[in-house]
Amino acid sequence: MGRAPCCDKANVKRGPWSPEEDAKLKSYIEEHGTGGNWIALPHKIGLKRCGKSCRLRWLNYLRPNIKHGSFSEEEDHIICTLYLSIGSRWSIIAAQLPGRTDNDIKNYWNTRLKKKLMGKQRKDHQSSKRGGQIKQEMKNEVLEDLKAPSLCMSMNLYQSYNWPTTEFPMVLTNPNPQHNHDQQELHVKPQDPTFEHYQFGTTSNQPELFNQSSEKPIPTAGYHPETPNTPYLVNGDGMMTLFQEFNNYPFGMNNEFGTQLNQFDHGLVGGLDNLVNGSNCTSSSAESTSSWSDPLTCPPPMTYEDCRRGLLQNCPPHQHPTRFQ
DNA sequence: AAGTGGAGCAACCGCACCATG
DNA sequence: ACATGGTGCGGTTGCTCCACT
Repeated sequence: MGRAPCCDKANVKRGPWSPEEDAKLKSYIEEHGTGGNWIALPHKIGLKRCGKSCRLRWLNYLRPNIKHGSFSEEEDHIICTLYLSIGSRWSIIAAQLPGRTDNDIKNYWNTRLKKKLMGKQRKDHQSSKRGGQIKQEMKNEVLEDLKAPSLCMSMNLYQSYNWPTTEFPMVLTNPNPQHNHDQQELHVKPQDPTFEHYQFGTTSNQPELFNQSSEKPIPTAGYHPETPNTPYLVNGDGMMTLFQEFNNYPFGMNNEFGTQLNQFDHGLVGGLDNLVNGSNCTSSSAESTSSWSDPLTCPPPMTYEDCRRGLLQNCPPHQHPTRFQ
């Protein structure tokens, strides 16, 4: 049995709000507040609206200090950066943009920014046939973003912190069957001073968020000293995302930009795939089904189990890594 | 001028979470 | 521990406007 509807849909008005309804709702809330009960609010005011509808109207439109109109370049950048790191958590993204609502940002993303990025990808797709210079530039942009305080901070918000205390090896196997002997080993040691760490929270300009995260500062992004072209990210679950350039491999992918994303988490990686590779690794679209050697498509995603198998093959039994939870 | 299609955006829907009894 | 109701959220829908033919 489903739950009871929040209001009698037959007797509530739907659709666009009239100026009179807006004025009623606004003046009542400004004078009395919401009373902590949106459902009861329309009855008190004499509005034939659903409580949820009132809430939405207030939050998205009538509330003071709501910013309408076009988004600035800076706001664009913040939205893109956060979207790449945390995905479609619009309310969280909105919290970083004073005066903007989650609905606004969601619409803006869906109608403008997504297309803007896709347009950029298409240009890249074309230019990659001429050497992929723009892709390299995009990669650099993305990697710069990975260092950005806003990104680090935002990622920190959504992770829990169960970080291993001792060094562990991460062995990555090329999932392409033709090259599955190619492995790259990465030793990860939390707070190893030889790592170039970017710690969550340390550059946050949001005190309350900083406090939330500062109890357990952990390394979250960096570059392995022996593979400086291989930046990595690790989330609070101890899961690693490694951005492994094809040109680290010996099988002729120089001058192509691709990423081997070891994906144990969603959001960030998917976002980067979309941005950098111009297709979605997780989709089954025709664009994304060709072989890994095609620089315009993603490699097959490496699962946690894939990676774990790689680890088990290469670790002494007593050092078998476990999932850090 | 009329028809058509796409873009932009406000609003709705349904689910998940949380507080409370 | 469970049921219930309120709230928050992300995804989707549908309306309006505008450019193009």
